[in-house]
Amino acid sequence: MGLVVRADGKKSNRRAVYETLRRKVLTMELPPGSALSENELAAALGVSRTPVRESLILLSEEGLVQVFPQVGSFVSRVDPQKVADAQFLREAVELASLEDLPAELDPDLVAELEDNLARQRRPDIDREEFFALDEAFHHGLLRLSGHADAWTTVVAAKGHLDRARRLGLYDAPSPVEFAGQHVEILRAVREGDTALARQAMRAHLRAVFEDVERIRARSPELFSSNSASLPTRRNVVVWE
Amino acid sequence: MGLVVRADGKKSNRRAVYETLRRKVLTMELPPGSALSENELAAALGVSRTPVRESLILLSEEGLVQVFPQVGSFVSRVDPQKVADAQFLREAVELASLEDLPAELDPDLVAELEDNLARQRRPDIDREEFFALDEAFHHGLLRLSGHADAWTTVVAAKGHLDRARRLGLYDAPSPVEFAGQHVEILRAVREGDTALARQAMRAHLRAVFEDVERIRARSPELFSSNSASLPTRRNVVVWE
DNA sequence: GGACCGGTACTTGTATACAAGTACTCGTCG
DNA sequence: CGACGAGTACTTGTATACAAGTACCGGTCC
Repeated sequence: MGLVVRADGKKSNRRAVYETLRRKVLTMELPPGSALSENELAAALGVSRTPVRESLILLSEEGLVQVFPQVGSFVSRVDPQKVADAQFLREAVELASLEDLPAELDPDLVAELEDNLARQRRPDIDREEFFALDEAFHHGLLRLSGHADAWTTVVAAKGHLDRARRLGLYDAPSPVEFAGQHVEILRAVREGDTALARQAMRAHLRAVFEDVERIRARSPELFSSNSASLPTRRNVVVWE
Repeated sequence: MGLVVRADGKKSNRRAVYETLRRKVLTMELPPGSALSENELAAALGVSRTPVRESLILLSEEGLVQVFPQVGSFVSRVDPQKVADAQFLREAVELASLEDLPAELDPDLVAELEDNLARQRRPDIDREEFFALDEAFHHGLLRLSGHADAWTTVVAAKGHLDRARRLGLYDAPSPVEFAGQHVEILRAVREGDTALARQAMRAHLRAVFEDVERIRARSPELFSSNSASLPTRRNVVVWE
């Protein structure tokens, strides 16, 4: 009987390609509208079409990529409707989790969150680093209430939101404001004040969302218009 | 400029295979633990491995299928943890949506929901039909508050919950009880009593969840135990 | 100059071939 | 009879070949 758990250290090729592409899309290294040729990507990444294609299918399920049969695959524009959906879902999940906080918080997790916040407030914080810490903070709050796995769903749904947020951070009032909100949330959580925690969390998430609207007014070309917006093949890469 | 929207009537081969497999898993036609050979499925469905394989990848992302490299693919057992996660997510989303109901409800949608409930209460209701109506009812409530698209995420996450629910319905106190709860929810929604609607919805979803626990006590073999539970290849199909 | 029209080069969708690895089977040995 | 071990038949992962279809490009005709 082979009960080999097989926590393979080596990821499959597909996994590696998927993670690479997803990262490049979320960081805007592959901006909205970019053409993604399976052949080109395969050649560039040194693999065959198969893992590339399977990764694109997964990304299209997440809504980060659009695949048009016999035409091409493209990085999705930021769809305001999907951004709003992600915002709603995230708010619903994170607020609900605050109501399931245990009476006794896990001290290790609390310490980890405090440490996280301390690093967020460093004056010379790098924006990418702040983004990673922000992710870890919200994930940690979910773990605190025993709903760590719900984070996976939130992450999958909020790809569009992340891209917009990442843009917003670049000219935001600076991450300091958000870090302050994080501190406020954690304080309420530690004091067991669920109502206050919910209020602070809601205000925080809404502030993030308003950031998105602001950036949309400034860079409308990254957002999808009303139409289906079928991009032309290699004409005008829309960027750079 | 080709603005062809292309709402292709003919689905791709992969889409068809995916939908077929997902339906068979959710209806227990392919019970938990079943071996899913890419070659066998391809031959049975009259296609090549490619669309089958791509479908299995998508199903594994949903958690409905487990793929073990070089070993085999199997229908996932119902994981109580994932069932609980889906329950939490569903509750969070559906309760949150109740708070976003507009002052003036869409009369067409309300009529549709009332009609749905009327059919749910038919005495000779078939269980499969009730299940479909139940899905449509909850989806309709989300549409009422403008969060129709969140349903997609809920659906994707609650596959495990659905399988357990489908089992539960077979010896439930009868769908009549659930139908009554639906009536109660809709009445509160129509009266604009958000608090009451939330309370009724929560009670309803919790009742569904308890159903799952009950069925688990009766058919533990369909649920995953603590271990990784690597199923043997074709020994003991575990069913039939 | 402008519209049409066919060739061509690209795209994704599907089928197939090969590679790497696992588990069962059955003979062999002690 | 039991344990071991090589062979074999299967699995998924990857690479490649072919099919069907779209868009661009350039010549031609009006």
